Amino acid sequence: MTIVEPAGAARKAAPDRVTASARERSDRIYMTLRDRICLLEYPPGTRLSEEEIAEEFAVSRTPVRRVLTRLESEGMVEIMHGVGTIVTDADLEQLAQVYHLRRELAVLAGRLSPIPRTEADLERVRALIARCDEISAQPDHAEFARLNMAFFAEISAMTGNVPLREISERLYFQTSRIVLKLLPVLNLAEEFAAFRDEMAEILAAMQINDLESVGHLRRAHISMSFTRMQRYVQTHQAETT
Amino acid sequence: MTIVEPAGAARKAAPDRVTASARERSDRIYMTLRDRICLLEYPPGTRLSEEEIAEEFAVSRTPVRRVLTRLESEGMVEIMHGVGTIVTDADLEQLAQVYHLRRELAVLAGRLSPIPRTEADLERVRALIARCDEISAQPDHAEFARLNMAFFAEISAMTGNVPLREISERLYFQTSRIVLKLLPVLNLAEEFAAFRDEMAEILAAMQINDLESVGHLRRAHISMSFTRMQRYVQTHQAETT
DNA sequence: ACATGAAATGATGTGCACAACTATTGCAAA
DNA sequence: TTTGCAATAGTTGTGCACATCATTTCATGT
Repeated sequence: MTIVEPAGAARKAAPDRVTASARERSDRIYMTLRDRICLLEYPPGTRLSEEEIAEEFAVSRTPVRRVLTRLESEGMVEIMHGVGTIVTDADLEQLAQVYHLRRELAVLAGRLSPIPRTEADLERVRALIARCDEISAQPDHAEFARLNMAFFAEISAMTGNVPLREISERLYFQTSRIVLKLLPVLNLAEEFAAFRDEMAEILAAMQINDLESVGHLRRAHISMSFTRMQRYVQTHQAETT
Repeated sequence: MTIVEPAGAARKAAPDRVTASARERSDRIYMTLRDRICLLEYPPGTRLSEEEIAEEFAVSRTPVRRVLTRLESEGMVEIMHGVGTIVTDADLEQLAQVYHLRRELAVLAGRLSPIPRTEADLERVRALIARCDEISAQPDHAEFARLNMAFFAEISAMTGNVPLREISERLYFQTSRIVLKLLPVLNLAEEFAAFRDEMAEILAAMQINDLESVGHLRRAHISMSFTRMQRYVQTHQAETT
């Protein structure tokens, strides 16, 4: 346990080789699994086999275990000795807590040193709205999930406060799949319309660089989204009872 | 990748055996190292040797690596291949971002379903204030750190919103050691006095169960703490220039 | 037929040997 | 003396065999 001098900015910055480093491989496996969980390719309750994943990525169980441990610390899976690694689910109570928090964090993101939008940023959001209009004729779960995630990435890029951005992303990745799973086919069109409106409203605020208003608009839409979800769950529970 | 039925509440709840399970051992090593980092026993820049830690806890490098990976994902250390695992430091800019965020999260904690205090809770806080008065005659870095952490635990226990509590704890553990390191001996007495005032004021709000006011008091004190820190850093930089 | 428990099965956890990587050190050449 | 480079020491990363744990299965006694 010796003290070392701070390395400073003398970091080597030449990752242009072909063979990926250990960290890059690990990050890649991590993001791949995370996206699969978020996009419901691995729905809640799925058991992830360390050996299968190791085989798919052509590595041994050791680096896979590192990734799964990371996913567990972020609440995406639960590792149980002798049982398996299970994609976690969430009940309405947990979901409510995360939503109440995300609601307020959206406002904070608009207040704590937000990053002004460039024309290129706005153009990407317009493209997302256009894409939403294209596919609204034949709604699709997976495509909705992808669009939603892409729009979230645009919003996230506005958050100048680094720890706040990381926290918001964590909470989003943790709950987006639960919402997706709860969306019945009946309400998908309604959700598409609501999502389209949200993007249009927020784009209007972004165009005049009123980033605090972006936060409040987001707060409103997160709130309404959860209200609709509660309504569905209660209806669904009434049916099964 | 098969779907398994949710296990429900059929979890076995008999951890009264002598031999600690794998998870318990892992958590114990984690908390031990985390506290050492927070209390400056491992100051920023310290290189943690996997082998030494493995030897100390009588395990192999494998479970130690799991703990270090977790500490890295929480921003406490940085693992570098072929170099070592280094306790991270933070500059004033990073610290400012975390403080601005913690300031607002303190207010949120008072608004999002806070947990009312019992007489036993209040008594523990009174004991902390008494202990603070006892040792204020001969201020000590380590004791200040311990008291501060104990008080934070009391505040944290008031946060009913689980994800918010976990986030707040993360941010606290991530930055408390930086603050501690920046505290020069000259200002220690001043910090002791300010900390004592903060606890007394918050206790008053707790006694009448005005938890929203607790949040605002915390916000004010976090803000003032950072302002004093900035003042010190600027003075110190002026000296060395 | 049913309850019971021991064995088998398949999952994650651990230990160890070795590979990959970085920083240092020493030596040789300009 | 300085510069470049190669050998070296010491660290984290990986692969594999085995230990540990939880579940399932099936045989056995009541």
